[in-house]
Amino acid sequence: MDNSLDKRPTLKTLAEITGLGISTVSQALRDSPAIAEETRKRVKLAAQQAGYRPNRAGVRLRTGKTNVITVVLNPQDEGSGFFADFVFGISNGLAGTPYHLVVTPYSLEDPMVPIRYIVETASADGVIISRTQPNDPRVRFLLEHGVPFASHGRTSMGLEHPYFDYDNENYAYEALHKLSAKGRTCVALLGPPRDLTYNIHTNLGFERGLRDFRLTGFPLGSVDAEAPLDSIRKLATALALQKDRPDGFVVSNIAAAVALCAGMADAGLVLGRDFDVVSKHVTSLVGMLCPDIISIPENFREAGCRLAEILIAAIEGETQSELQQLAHV
Amino acid sequence: MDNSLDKRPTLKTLAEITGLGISTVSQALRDSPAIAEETRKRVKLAAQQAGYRPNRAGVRLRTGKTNVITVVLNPQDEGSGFFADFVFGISNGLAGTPYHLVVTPYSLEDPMVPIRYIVETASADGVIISRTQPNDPRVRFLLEHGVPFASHGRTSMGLEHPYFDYDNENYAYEALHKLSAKGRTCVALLGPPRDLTYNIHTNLGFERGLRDFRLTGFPLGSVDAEAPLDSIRKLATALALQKDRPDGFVVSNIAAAVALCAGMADAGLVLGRDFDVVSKHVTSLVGMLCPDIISIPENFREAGCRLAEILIAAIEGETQSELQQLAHV
DNA sequence: TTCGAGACTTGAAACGATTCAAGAAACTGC
DNA sequence: GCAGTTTCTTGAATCGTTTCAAGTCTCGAA
Repeated sequence: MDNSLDKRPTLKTLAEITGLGISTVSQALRDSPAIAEETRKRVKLAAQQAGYRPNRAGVRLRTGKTNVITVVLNPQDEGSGFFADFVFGISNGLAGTPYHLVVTPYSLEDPMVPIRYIVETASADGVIISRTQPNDPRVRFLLEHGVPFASHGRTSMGLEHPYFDYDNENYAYEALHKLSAKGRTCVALLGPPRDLTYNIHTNLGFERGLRDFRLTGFPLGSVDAEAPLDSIRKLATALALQKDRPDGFVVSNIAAAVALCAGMADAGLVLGRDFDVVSKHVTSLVGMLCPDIISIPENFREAGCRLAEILIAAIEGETQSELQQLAHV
Repeated sequence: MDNSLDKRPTLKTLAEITGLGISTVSQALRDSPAIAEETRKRVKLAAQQAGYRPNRAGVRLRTGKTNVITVVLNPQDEGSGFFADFVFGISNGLAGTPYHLVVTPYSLEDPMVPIRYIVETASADGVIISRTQPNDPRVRFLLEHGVPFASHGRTSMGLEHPYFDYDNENYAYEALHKLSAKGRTCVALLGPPRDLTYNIHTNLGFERGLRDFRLTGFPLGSVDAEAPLDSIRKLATALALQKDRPDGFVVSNIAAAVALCAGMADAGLVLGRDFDVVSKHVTSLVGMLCPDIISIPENFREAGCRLAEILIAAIEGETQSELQQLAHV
């Protein structure tokens, strides 16, 4: 089996090599001021040459520090492009740090299950959550138990916590700006699910845009951009046949935007001529098929990366100053 | 901070509760036959009531067992739908087991870096790799060091190891079958990158299909289905204008298929009338835009799930019997 | 010369689990 | 009644790390 390296070096190994005591070596490696400069150098050199890497289990057992960041999976993210980009981003933000990234499965019954598990077993130094709700029990729980975390999206509970968010208010506003510039007058919002905080922000921006650009809002009822694609498509077709149909759409999700376009096309309407659609995060693939969707980019990869950075800062005791960030649109 | 649970229970806690020794408790929990039946029950009950969960760091330090499965990220997977589904699948396969899933970042310079890291630091009980090559140094290295792993895709090094693979030979063959049934006669393969094993399988199936269905093969040169989408699109347009252009395409990747269709459309050709395209894994989104792409599904989620199961079996010392699986197409 | 104060270094005790040799108790057979 | 098993339980050692109290030196001041 292991032929190249007889055994992984430990502090004891280094102590033998250098002729020092184990605790000296330990402190030297962590730059304790109690250790003489020259000794520190000697130890570090030896560590380097021996290819020493601290045993995570040892550190974790002794200090409780896991060097693990956990990201909690959401069932709704399956299939969406969100998750892959997000994880790549987090992984990027963690590069060069000692943190490992573990992916925790969701629980279909109760989204608190993974959170409780993490807290109870102290299995991570920090947690990243997404799909944040205005009054989010996960946030409350993590705050209560003093477990560092960062959320993708904000809450409105009057509690301060680290987050990174896309400026969805501005997104909706800018979307209307673009539609208005295209001469559209009657606009509809196919926004985020009601239970997520960014639904509120999106609505705010939409309302403000309606006023500022003097547009008519067309209510879509209770559908949201995460509804099944074919239901969105059918809705669009039905809309298209209506007399006072909207001629502009703001959509929070590219898949929904595509379904919407398909539904309108089913009724014979042409994108860019009869109506316009603004969506977020148009991948090159969709851009190829529906080049006329107006897009305002949202970078999930950046979100993941920032969240990782923010979370690490929080773990290391940073004050709240830079721990709340809003992506400018 | 921690108000609800004063302290996490440990073996010592359980020992005090039951009035037994620590080692008795330890063995009882692991069903050692040396412990009396009645004692075992008593200990387990106490453990349950106290909400005992073994401390992972303790176990890991003592036994070397990490209870971690690592999946290695591939830079090429970014943006593709593959990764999200794959991870959801793995996560699913790990549900109910004590294994955690950690995602290891890739290294742009050298794909061996993460592998060596895992082996050197013994940071996982098992590894899942994808994008397997015929002669894959990762496979060799992991085998040499006796680290359990499972690969998504096969190798051709004459070495046995656990894998799960999609039957790409059959895929290409069936694709030609469908094209032939549509009356297509001149077909081209936009297959996987040359360096991946499944390129070989795909080619085999394609060649066999050409013979069996008496089709003419149209060579596409060195482009593959992971080439930049716009280059594929341009290629398609150029092809469309050629006199003896192919009228059927087998594509290994949905994004490439879409780009191909777009390029043909640019030249005025109509999918389903002037040519047909077979692709894998058509999401409902693409199906909505290009309903006429012929699809043969590939389930990445299942792949992840199976790989997790296979890997766990391998870790637990299963013989090679059921550790090599091929998804039937 | 002696004492105290730095300046370094180190042994021992944790952290929570498993394992092994050995102890205690009960039971066997003669 | 006693040696010899068998059955069950347990203390101690160990994994690799950090931390704390205590140790050794050296040096300067009195």
